[in-house]
Amino acid sequence: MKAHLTHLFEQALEQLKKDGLFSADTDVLPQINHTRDARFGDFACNLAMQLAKPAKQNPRVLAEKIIAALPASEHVDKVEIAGPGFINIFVHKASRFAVINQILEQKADFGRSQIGQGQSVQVEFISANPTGPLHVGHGRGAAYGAALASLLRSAGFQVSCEYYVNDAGRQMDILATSVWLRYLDFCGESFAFPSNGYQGDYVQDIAATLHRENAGLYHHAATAVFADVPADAPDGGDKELHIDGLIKNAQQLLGDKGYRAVFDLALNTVLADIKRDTQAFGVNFDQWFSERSLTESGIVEKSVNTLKEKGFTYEQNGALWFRSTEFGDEKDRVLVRDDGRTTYFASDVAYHLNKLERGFDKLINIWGADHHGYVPRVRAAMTALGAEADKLTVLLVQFASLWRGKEKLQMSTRSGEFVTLRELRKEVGKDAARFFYVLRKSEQHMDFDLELAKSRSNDNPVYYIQYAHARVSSVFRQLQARNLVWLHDPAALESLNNEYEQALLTRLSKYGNVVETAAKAYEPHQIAYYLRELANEFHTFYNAHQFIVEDEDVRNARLSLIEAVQQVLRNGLAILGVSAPDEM
RNA sequence: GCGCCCGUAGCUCAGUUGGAUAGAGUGCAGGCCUCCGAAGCCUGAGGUCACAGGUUCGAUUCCUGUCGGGCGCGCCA
Repeated sequence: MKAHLTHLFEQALEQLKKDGLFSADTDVLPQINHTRDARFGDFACNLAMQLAKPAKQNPRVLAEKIIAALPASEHVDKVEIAGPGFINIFVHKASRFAVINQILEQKADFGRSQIGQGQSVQVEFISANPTGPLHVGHGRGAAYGAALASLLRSAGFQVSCEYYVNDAGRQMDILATSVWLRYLDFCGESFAFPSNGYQGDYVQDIAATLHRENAGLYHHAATAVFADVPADAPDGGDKELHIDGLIKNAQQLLGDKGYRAVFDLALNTVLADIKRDTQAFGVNFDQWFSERSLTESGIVEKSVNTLKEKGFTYEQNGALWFRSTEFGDEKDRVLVRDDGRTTYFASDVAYHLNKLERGFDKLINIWGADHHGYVPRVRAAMTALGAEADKLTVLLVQFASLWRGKEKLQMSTRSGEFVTLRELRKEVGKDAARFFYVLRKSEQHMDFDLELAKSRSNDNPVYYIQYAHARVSSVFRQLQARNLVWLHDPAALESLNNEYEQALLTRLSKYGNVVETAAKAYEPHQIAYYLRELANEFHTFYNAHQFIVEDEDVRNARLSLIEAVQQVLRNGLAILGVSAPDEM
């Protein structure tokens, strides 16, 4: 409908240009918008106001000329000039009902759009280090990424979801060493656990498994383990040097094979847990991409060499640097450390190159806001390597600060002080958690109060929307109990006249547009707000009128309407990853 | 110090490439079940859109500055 109206105004505009009202190169395009108040009709066009200046005429006078030039249309009932020069369009009654037929025919496909034109998009999100279970801080990225992916699918993109597994690097070494030390505990060794080690219970669990399956295989005396290790922080030493010393000793005492066995057990256990967790959260990945595989296949080395050959690197203090400042970054970055190991950044350069080689038209990375300084250097490297950096979009998700009532909680995987995503899910449920996370726009800071989410979960807006869905199902159960049947009769829709029915028709007709604007802006929260409004209008209608009435035409028409409402609620909730129950 | 994000009702937040009288939830005050589910509906009070300039027919929206909050500025990941 919107496209149809836009076309009408384009024709009117062409006509006025021919009439010489203003020059032919005026590059104003007609904009048709849904009105927010029924008094202003169904759609409004502000063309007259936009043209007022180039045409040097009063917008209201101009509006009359535009209307005069407007071709006739079977869908348009009347047009009016209002306010400073808005042209309000009232759609013909029969055209307003058409949306119900569309919804009932297209069902789950209603609202799908083709703006994506089948382009392939990769969405990479969460990608938390596999050094511990996912916590509530990761939940926001998880819910946002998953909702964005299905939103883009609805908009006609081919979407692939990926989790980048940081299974190489120092953090993983710290985890492996932490597990091994707990294992030595089980072997009867006694020592102070490093302050910088991973302290969570899950580390103990992995160590217990290691001990159960390999009783004494990795046992070494504490004196050997702590030999030549610098003092820990509480004893006046440095916690980083302390843990690095322990890692080094672990690698030497266990040997390559033994160390790798401990390392892999820790990695695989944590990763398996993360996979179970995301799945239970309704978040599914097409690909789990290993950072280690990049190093092992030599792709990282290749990327670094390419940068070197192209002359974008230099050596300083024994390290190899990338001249990212030449590409807009604020300082140059290290690719290879003075000890010969490549940096995380080097892996990431290779990773993004690899993504493009896999043929995606568009790459979307969802990162925590703390990584924003990282964006320019990745783009810099892609540009330097001749890759199309503009295919990459980085969406930053602001932190959710976690509160328990008035107390702000710290979220540190290292200290073991965190609330896991699993705990949250068990407390408030998957649906409420998914909805709550995605209700805020991603770049907005967010306070997540556990007390509120847990103790008053019934007040969560998700139930309000699900309740509307369940109520429709309930009406149809009631219909059956009274031995009546619903027949969708397009002709009967004529009887939908009252303000409640008209409001719902208007709302339903906006759905496709909401999906498109939400997808273009990467803002799934727009769907959530739309659904709340739709549910609100449905509840209001429900309280004001009976659906199962004597008059057969009215009954069938109202049932067709609420069936359509339920379908749209279901489609929208599906995008957000929230279930649509038939009873609650 | 520099960079990014944010500042809208008591609280938590929407506000569609700038548009008509700035909206929800929650909290507060009151009303609605003999009637398809009251996890619902209706009414009311509640605002200097942080502040000051600028751009224009028109600014919560765009630009500049000030104030306030968050984050980043590693040979960590």
